[in-house]
Amino acid sequence: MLASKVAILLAKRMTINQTKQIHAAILVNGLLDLESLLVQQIINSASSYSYYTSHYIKLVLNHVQNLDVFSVASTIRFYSRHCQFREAVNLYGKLQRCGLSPSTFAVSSALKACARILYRSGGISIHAQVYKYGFCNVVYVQTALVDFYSKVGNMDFARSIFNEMVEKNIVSWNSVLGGYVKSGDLTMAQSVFDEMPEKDVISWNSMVYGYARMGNIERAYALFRQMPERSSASWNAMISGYVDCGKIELARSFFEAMGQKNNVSYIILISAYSKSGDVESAEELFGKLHKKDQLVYNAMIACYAQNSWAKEALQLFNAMLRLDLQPDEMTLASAISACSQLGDLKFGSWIESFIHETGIQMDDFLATSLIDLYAKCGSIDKAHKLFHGLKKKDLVAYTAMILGCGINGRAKDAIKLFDEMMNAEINPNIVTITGILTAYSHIGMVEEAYRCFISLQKYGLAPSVDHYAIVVDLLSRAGRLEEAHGLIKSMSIQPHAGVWGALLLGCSLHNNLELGEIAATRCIELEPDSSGYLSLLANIYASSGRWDDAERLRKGVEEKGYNKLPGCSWMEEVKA
DNA sequence: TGTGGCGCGC
Repeated sequence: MLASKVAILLAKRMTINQTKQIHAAILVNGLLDLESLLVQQIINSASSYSYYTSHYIKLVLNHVQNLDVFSVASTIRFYSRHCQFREAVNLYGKLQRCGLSPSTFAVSSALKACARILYRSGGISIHAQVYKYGFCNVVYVQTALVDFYSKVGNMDFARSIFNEMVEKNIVSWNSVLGGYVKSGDLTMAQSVFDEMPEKDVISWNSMVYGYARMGNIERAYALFRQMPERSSASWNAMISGYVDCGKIELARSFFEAMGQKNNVSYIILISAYSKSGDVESAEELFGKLHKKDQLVYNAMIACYAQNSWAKEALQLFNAMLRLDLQPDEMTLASAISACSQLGDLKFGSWIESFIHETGIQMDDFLATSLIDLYAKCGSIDKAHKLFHGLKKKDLVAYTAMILGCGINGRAKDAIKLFDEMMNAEINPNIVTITGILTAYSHIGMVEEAYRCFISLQKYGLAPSVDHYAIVVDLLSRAGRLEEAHGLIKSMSIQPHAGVWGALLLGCSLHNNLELGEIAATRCIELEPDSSGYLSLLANIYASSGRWDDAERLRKGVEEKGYNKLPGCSWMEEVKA
């Protein structure tokens, strides 16, 4: 009775709720052989991927007592199609743990997922199983392997599997071609392209993309014009090519000229505008796009976060959650960066618990954004713990940690990390230097800071105005006012008020009237609206007994209105 | 074919 009812329902497209009820009935009545049908029905009825569907699929799979290869394989493909590659790989692992033999279908889907997330060891172990189960001569599996090794950059393996294939299809040809393009070997790519028995739009796109990416935009454009047919990807290859060689205006012209723009076209331009600091243009494009997917949101949230529009980043992140769009590691890395910029530990911690709840993979990017958040909000121990858990400590991770130690007064730890980084042969960048200078500054290690500053050129770095400001601040506080003044005079770039302000502060601390007057004059020239500099100079006059001058300046301050903002902290209170 | 983490202290 129930079985026939289920069969009727299964023939139709069901809502998730109907599916839930049927599953309950199946379990109550012990009709386990219907479960497999049900799982496939869920997959078919879930037309889109949302937090809700993914959650429900997991729930059903966990309760399925009679798991079969068919259901699992179609679920793996479902995940792959909706870009949930980690889920796909995890499910393949589960299939094995259940003692089931994979099908060729499951193997090729899982390999595709490994290729997309560059999960090297996962793909290699699936390769081993290909031998074990005797799938070596299955074209789909061989092609998936060629694609996997091409995508992870192992062209020797990709080529040898490709050469062994008795029967090659156009996908296998395109996979090796794409691999050579990706590794930048345009000579090999061109020879594969010339050798191909037939070419499709994907083959042409790879070549256009390859030449564009290598900066040979003329050759890319020549091929683009020669193409027998063009897809959106052909246009996008040209757009990203122009972006890569810094010709954003030309990229925009191609974008405007293309007929059917897709989300990728928008993402390429949004991230290009983001990198050039043009948030308004990125916003304008984002607003024009009607059907926005997760990745478009990621690009726009990242754009806000990278350009210090932290509030806007979090607003958009919230909007994304309200629309039931699943955030991934990339979304969260940007959102946490925005929290860190605002000192919003509360929301940042909420995101961290969200990561643990939803089982999102904590990768090094995400961990680094959390390190930065915790370090800035005073939880340096938490930051340390995350830092030690990183799979690979890179420049950005070291820099975040060095800065964190620096602002928390742990200068010695910062210096230790800096040495460790140098030993690992990771070259510092401008940001790292800011961090280490801040650390030195906090414990008044003037000589070391100065030496570090002087040795900037060793790393091929040019000191920024801000670096000068830190060093001038350091020298001035230590009373080395003449040296500080000399350093400013030697600058090849224009000092800003922050640089002269640092000297002025030092002069006020050490009662140096002569240099104080020079510094104050410069500050007032550069920032006439700020009254703080006048107050500092007034203090110097007062300390030198020049009461009339001090009084004159104080009156000036009163007339201007007191612009100095009261001191405040961006940090949320941290409960001990 | 696309998206992510690090910038003094006033």
